[in-house]
Amino acid sequence: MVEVSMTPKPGSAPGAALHAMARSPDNTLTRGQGVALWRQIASAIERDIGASAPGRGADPGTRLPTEAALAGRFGVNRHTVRRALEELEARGLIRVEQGRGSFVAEDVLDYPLGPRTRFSETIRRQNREPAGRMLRIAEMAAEAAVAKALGLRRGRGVVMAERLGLANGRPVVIGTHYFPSHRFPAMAALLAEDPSITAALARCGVPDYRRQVTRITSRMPTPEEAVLLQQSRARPVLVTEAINADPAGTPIELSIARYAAARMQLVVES
Amino acid sequence: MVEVSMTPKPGSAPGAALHAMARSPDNTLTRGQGVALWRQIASAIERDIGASAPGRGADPGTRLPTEAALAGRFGVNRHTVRRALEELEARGLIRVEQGRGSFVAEDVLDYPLGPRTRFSETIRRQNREPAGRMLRIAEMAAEAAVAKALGLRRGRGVVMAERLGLANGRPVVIGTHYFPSHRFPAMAALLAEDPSITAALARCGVPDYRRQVTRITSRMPTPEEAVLLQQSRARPVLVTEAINADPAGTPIELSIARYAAARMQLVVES
DNA sequence: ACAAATTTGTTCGTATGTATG
DNA sequence: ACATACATACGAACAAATTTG
Repeated sequence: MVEVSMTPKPGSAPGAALHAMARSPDNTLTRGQGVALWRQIASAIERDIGASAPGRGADPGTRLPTEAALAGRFGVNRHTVRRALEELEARGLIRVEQGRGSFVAEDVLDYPLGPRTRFSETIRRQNREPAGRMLRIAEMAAEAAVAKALGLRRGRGVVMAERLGLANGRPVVIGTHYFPSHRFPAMAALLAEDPSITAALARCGVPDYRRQVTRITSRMPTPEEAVLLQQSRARPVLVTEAINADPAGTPIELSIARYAAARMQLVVES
Repeated sequence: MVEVSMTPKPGSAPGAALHAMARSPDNTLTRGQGVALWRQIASAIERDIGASAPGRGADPGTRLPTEAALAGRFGVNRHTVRRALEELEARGLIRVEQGRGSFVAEDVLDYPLGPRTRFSETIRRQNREPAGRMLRIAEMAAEAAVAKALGLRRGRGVVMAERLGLANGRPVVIGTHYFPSHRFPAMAALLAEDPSITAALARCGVPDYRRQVTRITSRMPTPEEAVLLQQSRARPVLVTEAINADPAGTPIELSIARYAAARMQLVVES
């Protein structure tokens, strides 16, 4: 078996690849036997990253050796390696980035934008382990935009909670949530105990709520967001702004979520 | 009235601002009368960019003078100008980019993702004039991803049409559409005449169709996309992948659209 | 702000083997 | 046998993007 010797990539940090010392090329390739070299190379790399069921195999984001290194190891021209990588990229197994390298493709999770989508359920349904880490909780006066979304007068108190959502330990979303203080005076304390929004709302007498309208945009992450999401500052975040309402239709929450676009895609069923 | 003397910004080109010659500061500001200088400055700039009804006022994307120039003109410190700009940015009137300057905010159009959303109708409903420019039409063998989406065997023929969508003459979206050739043999010819997809489908015996599922992601634009959308390569595009089906539920079109995230936001009503 | 190093992307040119007519 | 087309493979040089110092 051909060892591709990949190094895990923490976040987007480059992390120097462990280049094996220059040595005689692998002779696992058969030349002139009817199977193109690039096909054999593609198969060898595919075996090494072990792409099969989602969540199995090499860690997504792991960096492959450089094209030059692979060419040396297999004893072929860089073009031949590139042809193999091209194939793997077309099949969605890897992602190639100019100036950075090639990486094992992230397995992209779907986030359905239905009226009753809940983060934890969604992640679990895709066989990942959901987790949440509360970043900060504060009580503050509502800015104009927040007040308008929640139907409050500007300056009324709101509870703001910022939470990092993870799937299998990998950060996928930062959510900022605003609740009207006058209706949920205990919200800050509840969320400090248990980061689950659904649970906190239930304990405040709102066992059910609906997502009313969601606005979707995209922008570059702030430095802080890039760190929290463990992603490159050169890749965008998907931003959703949603209003959740109780069964009576009264807005109870404004949530602004920023998704790592490489790890999460939004899905709308019509 | 304070003249802010802005220069239009073609696309994302930096475009040096027309700096007015240093001269005595405006004396339109009243000091020590209970209204903070930055508020007066913010109001003055707001008047000049004429933010009111959407689509009115200064051209979106127009560049404001540099902070230093504004400070000189108003006879205040740069910090004071920054406080004013901060306020305007928070209110969505301008956009400040580190190292580039400040710009009149684009008026963001909403694109509702309903089952029957049509581009032209959507744009018209927001009081803009829709237009479309066909970029290219080709017939080709379906790649794996396209074939799968349309429920075809790989390699079957598909008609591919790429179209630029504009609102008030400003590009907002690039759409790539795939149709199965065997069902719509005349599609290429029809679209060459009239770029309207809805019209072409109607003439092929499909007067109605529904968007089934939409997947939403985000990424950086290719150089070509940045040129077509007249946006900076440093700003992301929103990408939607949607499957449209006839009333019987048979997939008839795969469409991949890339929106200029600064000019268009997607809206989902639940 | 700038320069250097690293890495992928593109475009030349050349050569070989295989299938086709 | 010959010409042609096509995919494969190698080599060199340069362009473009990213990261690092």
